[in-house]
Amino acid sequence: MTNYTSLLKDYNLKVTPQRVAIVEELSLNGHMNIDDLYKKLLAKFPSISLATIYKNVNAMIEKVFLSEVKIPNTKSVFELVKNEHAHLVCSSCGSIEDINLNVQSVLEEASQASAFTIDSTNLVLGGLCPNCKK
Amino acid sequence: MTNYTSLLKDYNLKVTPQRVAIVEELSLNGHMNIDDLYKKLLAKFPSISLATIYKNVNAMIEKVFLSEVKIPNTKSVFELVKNEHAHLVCSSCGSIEDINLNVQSVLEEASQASAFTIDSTNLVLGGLCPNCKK
DNA sequence: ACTTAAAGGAAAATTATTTTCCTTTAATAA
DNA sequence: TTATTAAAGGAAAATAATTTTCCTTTAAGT
Repeated sequence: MTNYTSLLKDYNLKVTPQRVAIVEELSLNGHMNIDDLYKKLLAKFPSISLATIYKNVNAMIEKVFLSEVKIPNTKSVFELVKNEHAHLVCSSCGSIEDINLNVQSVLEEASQASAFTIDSTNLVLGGLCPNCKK
Repeated sequence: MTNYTSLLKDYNLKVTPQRVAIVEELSLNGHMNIDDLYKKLLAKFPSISLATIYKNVNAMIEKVFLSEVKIPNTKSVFELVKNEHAHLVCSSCGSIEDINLNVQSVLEEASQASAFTIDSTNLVLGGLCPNCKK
């Protein structure tokens, strides 16, 4: 059982029940968009405001505690920051999974082929999840 | 010199001066967001409406003639559809370049490591362009 | 040239996000 | 503990982004 209170403190974020709930939901569900979060939190805090969700998500992104994942044809989702990883997205049901992949060879190829100095990789793979394949 | 008129016809898009201009600008500039396009087209069509930009971009996406590129921390840009390729994005000046990379090994690794059937790859590499390195 | 379905433009409507302003609360020091 | 205060929450307003409506204009095909 993770202690979200001290986790928030580590990131210099004041600990409020709303924030703890946001972190709980994200660690439970992995990837959520603003609306997912709002709906989940409404259940716990009937008078929570959408602005609170936005303000907190932005504050947590600022502290590099959350990150936004942009996915083709979908609303952005947010996740707790972890080691760099790629995402698998099901084009049928929209489910999202993390996946660790070795992209070293691709980065090397890119460094050779271009004059850019590359320092971040953003990889989203689309396809069908096992469930949607039937 | 490409003939944008027949290109639009190929995609079953009625040929209008506004549409031709959108395609011209995109082939000239590679990647543009809605505002870039609006500003460029305003110069040629002083009374063009933003709604015309949106409607046309959406129509062209529908016909799979344009595609939207989602980039971390930036507004989406649009490009003419071409063979699958990755993008290099400069975190300093925002410039965007296409790059062809062989991602075969990564796709194989992903297929082995997950139960997804993968059919699309979306790769955005961030870093510094040669200019911004000074 | 004539007809018509589709596109353009202006404005309104909708949706998404941020800001404001006042109230409440977490952090902390007495 | 209680008192202080800076920050967070919530409601509503403001702003931004995108889509829709509705009427006029125009491209495409007789």
